[in-house]
Parts: sequence; structure tokens; C-alpha cells
Amino acid sequence: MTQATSHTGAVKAHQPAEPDVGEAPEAPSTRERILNVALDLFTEKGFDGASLREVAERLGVTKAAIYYHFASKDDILMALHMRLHEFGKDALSQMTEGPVTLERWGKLLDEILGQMLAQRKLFLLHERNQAALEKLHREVHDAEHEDIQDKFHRVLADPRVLVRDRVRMAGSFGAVFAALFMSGDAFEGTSNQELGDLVRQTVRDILV
Amino acid sequence: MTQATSHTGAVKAHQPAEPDVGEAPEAPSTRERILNVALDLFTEKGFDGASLREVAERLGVTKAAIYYHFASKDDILMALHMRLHEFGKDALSQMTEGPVTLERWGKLLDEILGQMLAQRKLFLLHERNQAALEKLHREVHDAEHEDIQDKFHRVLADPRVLVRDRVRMAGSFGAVFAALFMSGDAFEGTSNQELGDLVRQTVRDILV
DNA sequence: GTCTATATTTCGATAGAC
DNA sequence: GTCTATCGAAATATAGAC
Repeated sequence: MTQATSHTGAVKAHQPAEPDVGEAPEAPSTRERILNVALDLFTEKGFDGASLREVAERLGVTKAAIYYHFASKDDILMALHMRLHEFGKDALSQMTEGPVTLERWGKLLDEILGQMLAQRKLFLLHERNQAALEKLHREVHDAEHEDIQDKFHRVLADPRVLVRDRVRMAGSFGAVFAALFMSGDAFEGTSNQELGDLVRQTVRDILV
Repeated sequence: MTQATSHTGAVKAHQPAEPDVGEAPEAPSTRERILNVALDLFTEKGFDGASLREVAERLGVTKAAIYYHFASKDDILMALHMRLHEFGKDALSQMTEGPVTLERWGKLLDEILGQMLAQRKLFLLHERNQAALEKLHREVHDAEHEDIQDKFHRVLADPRVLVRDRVRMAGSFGAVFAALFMSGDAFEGTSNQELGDLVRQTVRDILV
């Protein structure tokens, strides 16, 4: 086997020789180019609907080349999952203990909104491939690897918080989510700045 | 070929001999039992992740038996899609013309909320199999068969309505959706009545 | 690192007996 | 209406040359 095992994505195993010091926005490595194409394709056609042959073709290489960089198709999905996890871990650590009040939730959501705007594609991938991701999650069960969605559900199920407030917490998240990911291209002509502001105002009206 | 072609579901082709007059809640036909199992399985594991072998096994029959009732796996998905469409067509016809104001949207969403509570499973199936459904939709392109999601997007893209209001329309829908479908079993202990009321109040705060 | 094969598996779908 | 048996296609994954 080759080095095609780590799905961290953050810690590049031992790629060619990318100078760590360079400041130029160096061309993405093949590994990253694979991930970028996979991200698009898995989102467009779904994880199961998109074949590695298609990924390879759109990239101009062969399937075998992909298998040099990744151990399996699942490994590619996992690497993309970890990409999102990188961004989410800050906000995640904040809901680690104590009941989450409406106010805390509001601040949290504000952070998440920013990340969602910046990482739209990754969130969309997750929304549209929940089944595949759950299966993957079941198979590895990464021990202490606490998932974003898990924590989200746990907060919403916390009996120390009024149901009324928890429904509003869920609702405010849904409001953000729908505006960004369930509206097709209805707000394509709206800038991220304006869209973000409008959504934030909506959230405030929910959480008071 | 057998009668396994119609994916209307509403108009049963020519099943055994179910007396149309009977008042007893007669046992579901095999066709419907297949649909029910498929609904569960397609939602749990995704349309692509669930095989017909699994559907057959859980039902206690063989694959071939399924093919007597349905022309293809896609046909089963289409039949489930039509089930939802049946419920949605009333609300659908209401957003057929003229700009949708916040007030109209509020009334519309109120109806939809009721249907969502009653048809939870069907909505969840659609949420988790968007890719497969889009592919199916592309292949048949049922002419005038206007899809729910299409109309939803069109309303949100209507330039005659303020962006601010459209974001709130999208957001209010998302609030409903998240409370019912993205919260895991956080509100499992809450009755549909109470949950519905709490959600309605949240929606009102968004739409003012 | 990328290529040309090819192995392996799984699934959707069909034929034909009962 | 349901069964057994099988076909054909497509996809993941591997072996080994360059």
C-alpha cells in the first residue's frame, strides 16, 4: 500500500516537496485537486451517484491515480468530512458544557453563520449526503470524535432548557440553513454581506 | 410486462379485488406494503444505499415479487414521490400567481406545517434523497408536472418581492423544517400539538 | 505518480416454472 | 403472485509495468 490512508487532510502526509515557507498561493496538490472535484461531484450527483471514473475523468487522470492518494472512495468522503470538522471545532467546543441559553445560542449561531457563508460547498455536501455520512460514521466510530450533528442534537434535547426555547434554537438554525442552502439560487444576486445581515436580523427576531 | 408501470399510487391499476365499498380498514395491499418498507429503508440508508434485496427480505418475499408490482427501482421512488405530491398539490395551487406577500406566505406555511406533521416520513425521504430525486426528475421531465420544490424556489426568487421579505419567507420555512426534521429525536417527547404551536409562534415572530 | 489491464462484488432486471 | 436461477452492467479496488 502507498501513503493513501490518512484522511486528516489537515496534516498532509508526505506530499512531493511543497515548500512550507513559500508565500505564493502555490498550485493545489493533486490530493487537494481530487478533493475539490469530489466535493463538486458528490454534491451534484450524490456520493453514490458519482463514480470515481467520473472524478478521474473530470480531473484528467485515471481511477488508479486516485487510489494512489486515497485508500478508498469512503476515504475521500471522510477527508471532506474532516475539512468541515476543522472549521466547526471552535464553535463545537463552546457548547461543551452547561445548558445552552437563548443568548449563548445566538452568539454561537452568529459564528456558525459566518463559517457557513465561507464554506457553503462543504455544508451543502453534508446536507445532501447524510445517509452516506452516517454509514461511514457507523463503520469507523472514531471513538472520541464527537460529531457536529451529534452535539447539535444533544443541545436540542437538553431537558434543562425549556422546550419553547429549544424549538426556537432549532428554528433559528433552520432559518439560517434554509436561506443559505434550501433556496436554490434565489439569493444568488444578493451579496454575502447583505444576505448575512438579513438572516441575522431574522434570527434575532426568533431569539428575541 | 405486467401491470407494473403506473406510479400514480392514487389510482390503483387493477389490484386483486379490494371491495371499494368496504368500511373495514382492510389490510394494506402488497403494493402498499412494498412502498411502506421502501419508504423506511430509502430514508434510513438512502435510495442508493438500500438494495431491493433488503426491501424484499424485510418484507419476506423475493426481489422478483417486487418486480411484479413495480417496473423498476426508480418506479418505486417515483410512486413515493407522487404520494407526497398528492398532499402538496392543494397548497401548491395557491402560490400559482401574483407575488406572494408575507401574509399569504404565513397562511400557506400554516397549511404546510399541518401536512408535514402528518406526513413526516415522506418529507424526510425527500430531504435525504434529493440527488436521486433530481436525477429521476431529469429523466422523466413529466411535462406540466410542476414540482413542489421548483415552485418554492420560484417564489423565493420573485423580484417583485423585497429581498428582505423573501429571506424571511425562506427562514420561516427553515424554522419549521428544522424543528421537525433536523432535530433528531430531541422533540420526541413533545406532542404534535405542542410542537406545532411552538413552531407556529416562532414563524409568527419571523413574519410579524 | 500515473498508466493499462483485470479481478471481484453487488445490484438491477429478466425468463420461465409453479 | 411468488418463486428459482441467471444475465449483464457498472462500480470499487488491485496488480504490476513504466
